Amino acid sequence: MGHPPQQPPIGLHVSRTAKVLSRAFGRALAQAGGSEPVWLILLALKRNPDSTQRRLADELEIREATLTHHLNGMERDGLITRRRAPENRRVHRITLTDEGQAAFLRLRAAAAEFDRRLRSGISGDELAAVRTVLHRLAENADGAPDPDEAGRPPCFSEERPH
Amino acid sequence: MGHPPQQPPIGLHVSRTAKVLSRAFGRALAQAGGSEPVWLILLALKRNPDSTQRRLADELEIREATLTHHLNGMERDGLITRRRAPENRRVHRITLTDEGQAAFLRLRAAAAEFDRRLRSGISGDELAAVRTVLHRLAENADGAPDPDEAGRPPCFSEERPH
DNA sequence: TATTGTTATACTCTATAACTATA
DNA sequence: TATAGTTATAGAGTATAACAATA
Repeated sequence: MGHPPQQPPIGLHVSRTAKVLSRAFGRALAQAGGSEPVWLILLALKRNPDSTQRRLADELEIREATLTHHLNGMERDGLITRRRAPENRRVHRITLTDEGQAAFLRLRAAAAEFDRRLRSGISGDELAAVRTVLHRLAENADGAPDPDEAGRPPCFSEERPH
Repeated sequence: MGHPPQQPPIGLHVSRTAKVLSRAFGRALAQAGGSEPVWLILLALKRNPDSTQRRLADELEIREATLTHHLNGMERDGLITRRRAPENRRVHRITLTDEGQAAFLRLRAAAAEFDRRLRSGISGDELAAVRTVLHRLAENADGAPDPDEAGRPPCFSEERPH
């Protein structure tokens, strides 16, 4: 029959595409004076201003120390301030400065523009279908690693994808 | 103003998925004693044993210096040898050692197993559709900084093979 | 002079472990 | 003791610039 379907593995394809997208996105954000992690952190802060750093790190799927590292840079750049919360002085309340707010708006505009460009010529149905498959790929990658190393008893009650 | 309950931008979705896939793939390759760049380099070497490092780097979308960096590690680990080609002593001929060959086989098995797991529950049609969209996303990200039907000189005759 | 590849250096993102400070 | 966060350190991956060797 036709051609040998010898397509690259789907994981490699996603990964390669992501690399291209990530670089282009990084360039777009850099032109707006930011970077991908800074943008993601600003976004998370906006959506959940009273979260703790631990929860933010979980949300961003990075370690607390990694988040601290980025926050240090953002504080040095004058985008945020950190002070201890009065009611629980272990947690640090993070606040956007005026400059941080401006950066958020700039980066949001750059991200929106980038996304508009990205999806040009792609229908909503196609995008929705891709999202579905991406979800399943992520599930397949994460769950069910290997018989060994698993040792995970089948006892989940609240494993909501998405 | 805007209605916030939107889906995340498609670029972010691809990027986030890729992060999950990449980490899982990295773990799978690490269990087989490798890493993603090493696997990709081994694969490229197998497919094109007589290429130059410059072409390999282009193919892998990394810089020559980056490739040298990885090759140094692979040589240190006994996976490859490098010697100058007799007919053009500027180019280095890269050869897999026996150990490199064994590593290739191990990593190939791990990659195949990972991919099998990854695509479980996803139909061939779905995968094909995703590939198509991924291609277009990469094109949109790379080219056409502003696609407002701007100057697209009609000079391509073979834009989309399928 | 052009091409091939390496070295030196540094940056970004991430991680682990040990630590401080609160509770 | 447990929790929130930081510091110190390291490592992987990448990049740029200057360089050496060869043509």
